[in-house]
Amino acid sequence: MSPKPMVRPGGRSARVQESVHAAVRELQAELGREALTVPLVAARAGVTPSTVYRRWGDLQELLSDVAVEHLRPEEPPADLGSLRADLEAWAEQFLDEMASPPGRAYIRDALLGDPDGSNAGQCSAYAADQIDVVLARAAERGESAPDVERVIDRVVAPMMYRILFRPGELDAAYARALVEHALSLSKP
Amino acid sequence: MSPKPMVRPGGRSARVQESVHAAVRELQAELGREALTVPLVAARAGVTPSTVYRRWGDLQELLSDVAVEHLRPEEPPADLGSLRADLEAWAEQFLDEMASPPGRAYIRDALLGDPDGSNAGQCSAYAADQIDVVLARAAERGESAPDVERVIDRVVAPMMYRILFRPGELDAAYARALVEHALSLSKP
DNA sequence: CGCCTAGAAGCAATGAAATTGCGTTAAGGA
DNA sequence: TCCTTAACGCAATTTCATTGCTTCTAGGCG
Repeated sequence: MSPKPMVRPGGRSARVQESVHAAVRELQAELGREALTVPLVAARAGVTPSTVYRRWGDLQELLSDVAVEHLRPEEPPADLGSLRADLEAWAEQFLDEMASPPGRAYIRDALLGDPDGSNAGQCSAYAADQIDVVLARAAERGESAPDVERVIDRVVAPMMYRILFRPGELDAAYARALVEHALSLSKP
Repeated sequence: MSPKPMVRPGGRSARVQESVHAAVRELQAELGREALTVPLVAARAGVTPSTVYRRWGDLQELLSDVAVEHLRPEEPPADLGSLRADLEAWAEQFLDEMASPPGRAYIRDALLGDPDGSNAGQCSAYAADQIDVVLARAAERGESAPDVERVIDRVVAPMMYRILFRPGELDAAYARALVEHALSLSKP
């Protein structure tokens, strides 16, 4: 009845995992992402390189894992009283975080060491969950609200496309315009 | 920035560049992207590894350059007689190519080895150029047509977002629906 | 409560790749 | 044609990635 643990959840394994993740975060802050290597991270974490290779395969997968943690939202979106206000605030914050140099770096890392796309999917799921909260709140208020998929197509996707493919001017006004559009015709 | 534009345009340098690019293409086809290394590519190209390192910095930047070449459209979009038909056909083909495993691999490579984002910007410019042709043709016909930026936000960005972050079902019907929406409210 | 088993980490050797100094070649301009 | 200098080749060195084998320990069982 106990599920056989594919990864041992507690004890030394957990300690090693946390230690390695912490080492990555520290070294990223100190030396930058370019300077990271597996032996370096392992030394900082107090483990041997082979442990890292066996558990994560290579440096990129490890960085991808850590990046996804950085990309996880820390709080539910604020409740400002209306769907439009909530969505605008969320979109502005999202754009702000994701378009920043560290945000862009995390997105790239998350996409990079991700053979099966599960980490990228996780990132998308984070955004979808946040939007879900906003939309559910709107529904409770009795506001008519669009579909989550629609908000992703019309708000999240354009922002992310520009972040990734069009390094340049991206401001809160753009985010607000996207939200406006997403809400303007949400009743087909 | 990739050192491509400022290298000596003719003679040996050009020959080396072409030779290295060809080697990457061949080895990608023969062994897959995972198996590529700088010494391997250099050997196939008939140059020394140091040449590759000095010119491209590392393997990812080289792969990024080659990937952008793969992503360049080979023909102008077909003229099917109407804006809607043209855009639908273009979007379907775009989705088809980009969502395929090799297409996804090229997109990833183009994004990854791209410190300043110039290669990613080039990819976006390719799509924008193609859309521009379609829209200009529509204008000549007297059709009312949306803005290029609008088409990118509403057609290209959603497709690309799903390709990158949501590995899963993506079909021509989805592309058509996006085109429909982009055109439905674009007649000011 | 202590044994058993298997998964996880450590150690160490090996092969390959990244990196760099230095000499040589040839592209582009005077 | 000559001259300057970017670009290339060669080779040595350092570092990294990879893997067989050993040791340790978490979790289950008698």
